[in-house]
Amino acid sequence: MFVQFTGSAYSDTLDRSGSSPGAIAQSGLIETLVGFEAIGSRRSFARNEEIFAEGGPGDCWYKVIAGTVRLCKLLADGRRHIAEFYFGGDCFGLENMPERLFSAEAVGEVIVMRYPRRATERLLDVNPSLARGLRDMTLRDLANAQIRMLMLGRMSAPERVATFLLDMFERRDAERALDLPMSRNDIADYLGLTIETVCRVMSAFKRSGTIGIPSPHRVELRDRAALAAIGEA
Amino acid sequence: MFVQFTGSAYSDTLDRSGSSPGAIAQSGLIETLVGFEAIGSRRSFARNEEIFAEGGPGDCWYKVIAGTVRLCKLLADGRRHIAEFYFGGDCFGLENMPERLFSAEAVGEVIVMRYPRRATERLLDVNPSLARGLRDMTLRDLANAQIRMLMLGRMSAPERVATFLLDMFERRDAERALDLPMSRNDIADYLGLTIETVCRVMSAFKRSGTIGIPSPHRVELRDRAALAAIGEA
DNA sequence: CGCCAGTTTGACCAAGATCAACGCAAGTGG
DNA sequence: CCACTTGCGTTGATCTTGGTCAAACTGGCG
Repeated sequence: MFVQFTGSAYSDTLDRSGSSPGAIAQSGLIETLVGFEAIGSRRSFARNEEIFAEGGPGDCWYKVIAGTVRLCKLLADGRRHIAEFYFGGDCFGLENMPERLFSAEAVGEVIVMRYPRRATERLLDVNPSLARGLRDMTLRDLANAQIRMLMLGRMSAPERVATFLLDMFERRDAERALDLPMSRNDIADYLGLTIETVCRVMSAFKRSGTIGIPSPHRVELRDRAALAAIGEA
Repeated sequence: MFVQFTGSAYSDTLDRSGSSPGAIAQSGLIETLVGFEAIGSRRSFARNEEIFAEGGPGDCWYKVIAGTVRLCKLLADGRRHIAEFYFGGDCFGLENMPERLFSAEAVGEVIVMRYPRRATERLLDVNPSLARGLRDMTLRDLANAQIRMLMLGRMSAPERVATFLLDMFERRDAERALDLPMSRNDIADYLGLTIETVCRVMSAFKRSGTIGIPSPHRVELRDRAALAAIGEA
């Protein structure tokens, strides 16, 4: 499943025949959000700092300016799940209105814009095209979530990791080499695997020449076709 | 024949106070959609009939009048994933604009209203409160999808089944006894399990007195607290 | 009555989790 | 500058959950 990245130049080293299901929602359409500039305020967060907490009021939403954000939930017994990562340009935090179901945390240093919901509503009521832009973004988020459910429910560990890597290459707009801002633990919690399994699968990919791993947070794409073949299940 | 038929619109007599994570997105807010009545057309489908196909044009959306719909995707090797079930009052098919990522099928006999997207857009541009209603519905869908990802990524088989049953009781607005319109296979593909595992877990619940299963499509809730304890993980 | 589709149960197997070391680079304090 | 710690990442050895394969059961219907 490969994700189409609407937002930028990089159009096509890749076959994006419409059959590719997973559009990443958060990106793209950023232009339409320019109308919000006036009501936002800039904030920055340190590594692992909480941007908003589970159960807190959902009275604003965010756009990532720089850095990486994870949306996650901790279960009582310590199991953790990461619902999504957000990179520069992505919007997050508009998913649940009354009370937050997930918390958002800074993976590394992060800068975001913060938009109050109240003012947003006013803008939307007055400006239907802005409303449409935001709605389309949410719909894409939803489509993406459904693709991820497919992955979590039906794909094997190598399929998940391959899909994840390709998705990251595309979303980060990387051609040959990519750096993964998140830890192996974050990846595991995103893919519904353990950290050991993620390591083992990545080592296996490396051994087979599909990817290179010069350092833990750096991945080189050596054989895209092979990775795609594994990932598309 | 034999297929049960969810009968009429029991809409939302239920308090969906947002805090309950199982609350289904699609329901509720139906009232706000009354503005669409004029542009919709009624359709009915037989058991297992396709309502729309994966890859087809996403030029309309639907509301379930009666029966149950499954939104699903078939992988090349035969694995299947069900993204969501929709019951009376739920809306579906607005998730992806350009091309459908999933197909929708009738679980039993189904009656739906079908709304063309074009006309919908016009209505929304003119009527911000309608737009807001639709958007909130989508946002709730999204929140629900994130909860389901958590389930698929991090919960054990008994936890999934328990969560599923409680969710069904809530969505179908059932107190003590529930009838499950979908097959064990559908449930398995919804929960990311095999049919055998679903059977075994349900049998175990039955043996422990948590639920009763007078017939395969009928479930009685005997010990809600026990089920909730298993399900909340 | 016997077939058929769906369900249930059992025996076995394998993917991935768990448990346990070990490696390694970046601090930190003597 | 060098022990020592600390936080990740990697690898290996087992164990468990849930998948696979196979067979029996059920109710509806020709």
